[in-house]
Amino acid sequence: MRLTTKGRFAVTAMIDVAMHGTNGPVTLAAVSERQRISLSYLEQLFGKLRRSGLVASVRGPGGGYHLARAAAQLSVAQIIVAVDEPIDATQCGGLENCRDDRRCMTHDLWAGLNSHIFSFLSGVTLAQLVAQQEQAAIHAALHEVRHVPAGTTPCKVPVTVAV
Amino acid sequence: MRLTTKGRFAVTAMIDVAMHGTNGPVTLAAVSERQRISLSYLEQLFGKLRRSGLVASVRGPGGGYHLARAAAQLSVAQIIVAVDEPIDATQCGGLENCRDDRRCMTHDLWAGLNSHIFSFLSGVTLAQLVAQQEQAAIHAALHEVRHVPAGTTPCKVPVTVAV
DNA sequence: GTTTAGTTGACTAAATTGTTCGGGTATACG
DNA sequence: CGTATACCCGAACAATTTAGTCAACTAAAC
Repeated sequence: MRLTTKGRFAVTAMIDVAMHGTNGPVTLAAVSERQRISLSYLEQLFGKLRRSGLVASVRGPGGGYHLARAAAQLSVAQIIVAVDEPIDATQCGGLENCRDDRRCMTHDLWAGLNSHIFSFLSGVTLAQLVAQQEQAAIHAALHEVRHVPAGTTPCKVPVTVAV
Repeated sequence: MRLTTKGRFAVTAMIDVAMHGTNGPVTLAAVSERQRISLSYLEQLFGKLRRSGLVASVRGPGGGYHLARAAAQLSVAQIIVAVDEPIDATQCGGLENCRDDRRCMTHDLWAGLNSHIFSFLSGVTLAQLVAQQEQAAIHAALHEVRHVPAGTTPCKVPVTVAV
C-alpha cells in the first residue's frame, strides 16, 4: 500500500467519471481537460483500472469509460492498489532470508500497519467522495464568489469526510 | 501525507531505537546492522527526525540517539511527516489558479482524505507498534523454529494491530 | 590524543513520475 | 463503404525521488 500522487490522480479521475457518467460513457479527453491530467497518463492509469475490473470501456464514437460497479461498491483502496503496484519495503523481498536478528521485524510490522491503512481506505467509497464533492459544489454556489485572502494557502484547508 | 518506503524505513528504525534504547542511546550503526538499512541513509533520516524534535542525539563514545518523548507520545504520522516532506498532488501547487472547471476539486478532496489518513496514523503510536513487536517475538520464541513451507510468501501474512 | 559517533555535504545508480509521440484497432454514423 | 471518434499500446523522455556511498568535520569519553 503506497500512497503517491499517482494513486491520487487515479482517484481524482475516477471521481470525475463517477460524477459525469450519469448518461453514457465518459471520454478520457474530457477527464483530461477537466482535471488537467495528461491524456496519455490517463490512458495508462485507466488501462490498469480496466484490467483490474474497476471500469469498463466502450470503443468507438460516443464511447469512453464507465464504472464497472456502483460507486458505493468502489473503494479508494481498490483504485490505489490497481494503479500503484505494491513494492515491499522489506530488505528480504518476500524471501525468508531475514536472518541476523532473531528475524527482521519489518515483515509483521508493515503487514500490520499496511492492513490497517488498507482496511481504512477500503471503507472510503467513491460514492462518499462524490457526495462530498457535490456538497462542496453546492456550498460554493451559495457563496457565489469565494473570497480568498492573498498570501494564504487555500489548498491546506482541512475538509472532513463523512465515513 | 505520502506513504513510501522512506517513511517505512524511518518508522522501522524508530521502533528499533524504542526497543533497544532502554539503557542508553542507540547507535545508528547498531540500527543499521539489525534492520539492514544503510548507515548513511539512516543518518539522513535521523537528521530529519532530530530537526523535527522526535529524537535527540548524544555525541561521542557511548552516544547515539534516543527518543525525545515517550514512545506513547510519538505517532507514526509524526515520523512520516518528518522524513517524507509533503508534496501536493494538485496541479495548481498551492495557488488558487485552478480555473476552467468551477474550480478543481482536487484540493478539498485530498485535503479531506489526507486529514483522515493523517488522523488515523496519528492514532498509531510507537508504543503500540513496539508492544505488537514484542508480542510477536514472544510468539516466535514459543514456537522455537517457525516452519515456513517453500514457495510461499511469508511477508504477506496479515497481522492485526490493536489500535 | 585517540577513539567513538553524530553532522554535513556532495555525488551516484536506480526507480518512479508525468509527458510526448506515433502508431494501432473497434465502432458509430453518414 | 469511408471517416471520425475514442479506446488501446508501446517506446522514449526529462525531472524527480530513492537509496546508498564517500569524505570530511565536530563533540565528547577515556
